[in-house]
Amino acid sequence: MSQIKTMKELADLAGVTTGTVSRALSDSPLISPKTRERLQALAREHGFKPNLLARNLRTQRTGAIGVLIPLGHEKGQHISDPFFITMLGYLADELTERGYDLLLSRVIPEDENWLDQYVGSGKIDGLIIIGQSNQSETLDEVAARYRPMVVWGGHAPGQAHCTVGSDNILGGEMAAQHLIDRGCQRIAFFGDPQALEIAQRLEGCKRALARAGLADKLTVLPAHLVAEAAHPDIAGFLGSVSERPQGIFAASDVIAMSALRALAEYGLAVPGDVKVIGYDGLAIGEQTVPRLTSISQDLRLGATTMVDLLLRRIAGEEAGSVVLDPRLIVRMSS
Amino acid sequence: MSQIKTMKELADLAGVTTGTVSRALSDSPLISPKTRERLQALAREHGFKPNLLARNLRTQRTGAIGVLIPLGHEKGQHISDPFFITMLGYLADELTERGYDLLLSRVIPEDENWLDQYVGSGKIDGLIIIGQSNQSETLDEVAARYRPMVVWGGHAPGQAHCTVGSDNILGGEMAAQHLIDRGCQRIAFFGDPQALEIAQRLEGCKRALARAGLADKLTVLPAHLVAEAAHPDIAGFLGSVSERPQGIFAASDVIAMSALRALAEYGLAVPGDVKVIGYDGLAIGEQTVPRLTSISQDLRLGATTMVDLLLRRIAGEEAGSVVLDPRLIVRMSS
DNA sequence: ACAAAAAATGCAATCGATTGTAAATAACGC
DNA sequence: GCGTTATTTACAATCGATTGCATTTTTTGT
Repeated sequence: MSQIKTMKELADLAGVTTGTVSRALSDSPLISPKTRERLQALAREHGFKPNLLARNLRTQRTGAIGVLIPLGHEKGQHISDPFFITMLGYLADELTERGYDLLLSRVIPEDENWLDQYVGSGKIDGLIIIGQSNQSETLDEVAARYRPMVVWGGHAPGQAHCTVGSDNILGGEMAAQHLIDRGCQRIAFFGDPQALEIAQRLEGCKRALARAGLADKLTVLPAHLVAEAAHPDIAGFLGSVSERPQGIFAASDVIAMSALRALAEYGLAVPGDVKVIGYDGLAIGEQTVPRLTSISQDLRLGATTMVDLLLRRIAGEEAGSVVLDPRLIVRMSS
Repeated sequence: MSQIKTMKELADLAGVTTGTVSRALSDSPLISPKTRERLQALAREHGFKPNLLARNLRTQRTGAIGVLIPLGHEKGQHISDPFFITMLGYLADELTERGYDLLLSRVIPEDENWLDQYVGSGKIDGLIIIGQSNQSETLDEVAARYRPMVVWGGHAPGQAHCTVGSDNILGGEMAAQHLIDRGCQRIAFFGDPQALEIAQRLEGCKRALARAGLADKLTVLPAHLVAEAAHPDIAGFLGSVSERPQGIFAASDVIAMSALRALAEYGLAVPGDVKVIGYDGLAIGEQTVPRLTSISQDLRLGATTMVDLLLRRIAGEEAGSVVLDPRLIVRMSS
């Protein structure tokens, strides 16, 4: 049984033309049931799979979605960051379910047009970008001429690119309120507000504190996003601070995990001495000791929404940004 | 400045043919430096990017490597599993550095030829498969006719497909020996030996115990690989066992994390009451409380090696399986 | 200044499919 | 049995680039 590689070979074998084969395999009504059966059986028998490149070239759609992770402002951040990979997993699930492949690239936005390498390369039908990093202007610029693009991240007024993300202000407010409800007065915020999303979480935090009359009890530590880098930040903070915070609001679960570890090293009990709340609601929060209270972003819904919007945009429809509801997940650390 | 989409348009604009443009853009020596400069400048000015699909169709190489995660025997396992995503991150790093894209698909091997969908689709130059799951025969069968394929997993005699993985028997031996060195006598092994890799780790574990005359002190709990499923397994075990083990050898770090959590819930101190060692050496082991001792597989090297072998196979060279050395990482849990 | 060699460019086939249209075959009524 | 519709199938253009070969242009030697 020779390996049939091209449609031409199959066509010759069956004594028809490639056109007939093509239609037969795609269940076209223009082909008689008899020959359709025959050709499909023949194709199966010889293990023939049409070349997708050629098909895509002809049909002008690739069936693949590009997923980019720009590693801009935070050096050392890996694709293997728990947040990225969680999101990536959901996106992969969602896209493969809808028949799309996922073309993954990690980019370090060095030269101006790092995005143009993907846009209009013909390899992808659309682009999902996880995190704005510090590239908001570039994204806005590209969004003006390339429609099928959706970005995970914060939504700000006047922003040109389509985003999906949670309501970070509300989420920040909920986190801080939860700590207040648990009796915390002195609260520390761990996270670098350079990033839009984190700035919004801090903003919400401040609002809750102000409402409770605790505005002056807040300390902000601009900790790194990467676990390895965050730990020394936090350990240094805990070692040097005069009045220990009663509650810690970490701007991400990864930072929160570093905080848990640092607290354990200082012999501080969680939630006894210090209460900790994270942000993201990642699955690893279930595996920490103690299990981590967090503001969940429902990344699965986020991924679904991004894919939805993207496909709508690919289809030519208009589709604007979506802001998702954050949700408080109370576990054992608060 | 109209958007130039095809080489033809550029060629017309410049008053040459597409052939000339093609050569000019690919720095062919057949083109005069003058026109090369001119055409390249023109291309840059109009933001022209050649359609990669067409190029790939012609050159018969795609510049993309498929990465498959077969989710066979373990239902509910996600791409977001820490092991997968760690490996995926390294692979992405390695492949993008070598100029390849990464086409990710999660597959549930249902029908016989789940692999054929990718093999010879023309979309990828090669295939990396993370984990054999329970599909060893299928992999062997495909390996016989499709060369550019490398699998992460265990290597067994007579195996037809090319694998990269650590020496699981040795690793298992090291883990058990470490527990013995730490004074453990009653040892529990958490992991389901249905999977080849895990069976090998158990085998090594048994050897070490036999050498120490502790062969009868081993308990095997076939815990699930997925964290959520592993936890009840382990909690049930700890609750029901008559003589508590002094050492736990978890067949993966994910299982080990579930064990740490279950132990904490039972009020057992680690490493005071029970010592725990994992397998994989994942980064999250740094973030557990206490930090997790583990057998490291050096997944970065594994990814590099897989990519190496794969590219050699794509180039038509022969390249056999590679077995990597496991390494003991002593942290705080043992 | 002219023939021969060298360099640069144009021409056209090719990769492997899809699809509109033309041609061939089958079915049908009277 | 013959003309007329319906069905099927074949033909050929097309997607956008690459590349061997033919052709034109330039350079070189004498």
